[in-house]
Amino acid sequence: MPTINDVSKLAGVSKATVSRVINNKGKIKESTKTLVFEAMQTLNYQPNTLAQALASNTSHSIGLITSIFDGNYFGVLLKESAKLADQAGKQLIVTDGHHDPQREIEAIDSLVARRCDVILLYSRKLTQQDFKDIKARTSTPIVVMNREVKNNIYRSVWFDHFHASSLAVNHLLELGHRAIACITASVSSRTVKLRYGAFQACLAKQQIAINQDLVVAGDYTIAGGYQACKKIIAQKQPFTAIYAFNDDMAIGAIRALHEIGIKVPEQVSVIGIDNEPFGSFVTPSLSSVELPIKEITNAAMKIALDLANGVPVSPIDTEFRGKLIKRESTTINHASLL
Amino acid sequence: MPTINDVSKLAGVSKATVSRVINNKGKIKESTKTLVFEAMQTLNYQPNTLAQALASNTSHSIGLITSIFDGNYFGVLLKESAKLADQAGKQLIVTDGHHDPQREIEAIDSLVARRCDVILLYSRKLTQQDFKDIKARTSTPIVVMNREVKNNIYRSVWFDHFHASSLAVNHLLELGHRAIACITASVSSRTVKLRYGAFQACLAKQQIAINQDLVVAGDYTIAGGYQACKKIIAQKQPFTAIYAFNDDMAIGAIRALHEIGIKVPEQVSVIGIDNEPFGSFVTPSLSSVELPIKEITNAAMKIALDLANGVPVSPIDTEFRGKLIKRESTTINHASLL
DNA sequence: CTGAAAGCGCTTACAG
DNA sequence: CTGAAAGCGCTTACAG
Repeated sequence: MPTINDVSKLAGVSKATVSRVINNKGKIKESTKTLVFEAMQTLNYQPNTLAQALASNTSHSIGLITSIFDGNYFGVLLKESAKLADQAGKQLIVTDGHHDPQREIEAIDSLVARRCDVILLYSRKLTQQDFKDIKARTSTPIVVMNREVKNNIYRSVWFDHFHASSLAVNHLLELGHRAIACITASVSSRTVKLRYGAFQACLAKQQIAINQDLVVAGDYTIAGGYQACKKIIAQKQPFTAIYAFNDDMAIGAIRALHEIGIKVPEQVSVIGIDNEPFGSFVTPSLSSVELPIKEITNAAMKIALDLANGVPVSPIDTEFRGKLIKRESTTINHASLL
Repeated sequence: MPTINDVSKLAGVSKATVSRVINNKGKIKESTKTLVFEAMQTLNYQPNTLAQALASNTSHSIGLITSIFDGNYFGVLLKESAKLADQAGKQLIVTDGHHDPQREIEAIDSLVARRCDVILLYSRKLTQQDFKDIKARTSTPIVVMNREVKNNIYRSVWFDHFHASSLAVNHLLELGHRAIACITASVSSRTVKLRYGAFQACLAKQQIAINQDLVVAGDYTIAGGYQACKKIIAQKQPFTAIYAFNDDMAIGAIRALHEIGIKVPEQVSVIGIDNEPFGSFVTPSLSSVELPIKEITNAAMKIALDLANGVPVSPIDTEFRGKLIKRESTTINHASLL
């Protein structure tokens, strides 16, 4: 690979000058500019980004840490991130957080070691103390997604999962459902706790006792929802609605119900969360709660880019709220009308 | 951020020694090793990856270029890539190819400039001549996915899209369908050409003329399939089956049929490609062609890692074949039995 | 087992 | 407008 020295020799100028035309810095005579461009051309010269980064102390890269690689949710997250990074002339370095606090921290360290301008951390496992420790250890700016970071240690954007969950549960309650099965998630995360907390709170408000036999954990996949629903059915206890923690599991549950001849929504209403694109096209179409994942990604990237560019960002964190999407899979509880 | 110099001072050794303990190279007295580790510990030292890369001429990074960020297909591709890269101790740098040959080339250049050890190129747009030009310009090893690269310029892995498409079409033909609508894709790519070519060839073999009114382009999304199917319906021409170029569009088509009261599969059979996870859980479950995307990603990454590590790789390229998955959405053509 | 020195390919004051 | 020189933070022969 040709280096800046090769170019400077061929063009008959110093490498300082070559550097200046590459970066379009300072005043340079048009004629020497042309000389340099021609030399770069004939040599097929490409500046070594690593050397540039080392010398200038900006790597023009954005680190993204996530543990989610499945489904539409992640697709949108990555697509938007890639688009915005690209527009800003930054490379996106993607790293897996492995659903593990220790691995999330390692991921941060490796991105810091690579001198990313800024890190986007989609965190599931870190505690407030972890954030504090990280802050003490590194000066790399970090934007946290999906988690609220207290005390203004890092800027953060997140969903109000309690609210989103309440939307789903209250929708079922308003339709007259009382015996509500719940497909939760086996992973322990703040998101899961908040969603289940909302389930408890909403039922408690209506003075409905939760039937633990009807609460089964899934793994966020369609197959997991299918299995979970089979377990619920096996309990042989009456229920008129299922609330699944995401659309994938809801779809799996509907299939399980279908297979034993239970009609959705006539006999059992089903609602999920995420508003996956397939939701409005399956039959019955799926009621859900839409989370503005595109918006939250954009917000996070905007902050990240500002931080990378040294633009002052307000210390105000942002909470995003979901929206109830009513479709065919939920309907009034006929049993209660009897 | 502390540097190797800070560590060497604190530990009272030369930075050469510090470098050796970081990289675990050569023999070092246990006691000085301890000294260095302690110094690194107290300083919270993290070696600067960029400087390491520059000095050692290996960046421990893998560049991934793709234009697909949607759906399960990409999720699996990225999940597997991230996993394998991580296991190999490499960072994954993801770049968007923008469905544009010029942008794909720019993406390669930027990854080369970043001195990636190897580049995984999921290409849609480059020609054989492009591959040749790139090869002449850069020595960075490249593994091409989704495209066959001729003359052994680069190692490549790809799907036999003609075969996959034939599986779907022949399945419909064997079920007795003759009036087959086709939802193709509006983007022009080799994949699309091959799939449509197979559609033509299979029908021609049975001496069935293609009804162009029943061939409509979609955009690979569920909504696109829905729209495309509506256009087909609007033609008011008889058809007993729909072949969609992917499952998303097939699902959209089924919904469109459902809305006007056409029963799948009793009146119209529908088949897609991709075998998306939801396929076996929607009702009716969706017949499809499974493409071994996980396997192809693994194969590509394995080659890439070998190239990155200087392990000799055989020049044999690999073609992967899909598999027909029969489910509820396709059935025998009742019309033809009359 | 360890250190001094050169080098990786750039950028950036400092001079002129 | 341009160049010589120092420096970014590492690695790696070469000596000892």
